[in-house]
Amino acid sequence: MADLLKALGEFNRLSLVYELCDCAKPRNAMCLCDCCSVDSSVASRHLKVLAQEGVVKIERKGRERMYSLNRTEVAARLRSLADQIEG
Amino acid sequence: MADLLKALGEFNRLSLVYELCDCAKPRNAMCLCDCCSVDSSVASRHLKVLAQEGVVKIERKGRERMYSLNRTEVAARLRSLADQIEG
DNA sequence: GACACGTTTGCACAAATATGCAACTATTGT
DNA sequence: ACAATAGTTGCATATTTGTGCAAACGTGTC
Repeated sequence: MADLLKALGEFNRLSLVYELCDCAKPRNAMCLCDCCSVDSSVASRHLKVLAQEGVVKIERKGRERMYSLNRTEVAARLRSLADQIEG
Repeated sequence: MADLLKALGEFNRLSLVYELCDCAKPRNAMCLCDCCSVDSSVASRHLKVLAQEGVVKIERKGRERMYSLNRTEVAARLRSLADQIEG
């Protein structure tokens, strides 16, 4: 759980997540690295971290990779923590 | 929001939160630093971070400080994020 | 094949962070 | 007043982490 929170607890990574929140369809990394104005390599690494924690899923589409949120899973894990804290 | 997640996204700090989850009554720092086997200065700093983010509240009691979770507030913020992610 | 485009990786570096020890403050108890 | 207890802060340090650039990689296009 700490790893998930750490993954979400970085400003640019959370920006990527928010950006994906507003996207009905998967986005590629080029499009995403614009939203937090960082180098594409940086976006690539951030997205890798988010993927490792199951926050985003990747779909290969030719030479690009389309990212989308694992909405229900992430939401469920956050609510689980909220429930635990509320006791 | 990123700051809250960052505060929760560190192993020892999350351990402190879990420890406080199980406590019906406020605990002092000495008791808490045992749960993650770190120096009291480290626990002090972690608790300070958690307090700054509103995760815990502090009640001074003589020479000790009693810590307790802001359960409903933290839970609400986490659920708010979950809702936003689920869209 | 040559080139362009999207992405990842290697490298270097700066900044942030977690940690422990020692010294200090503050408060209680004798 | 003195000692003991709880907690914080200063300092030094090791580790992690975010970042950008350049090079490499993979895939589509001409």
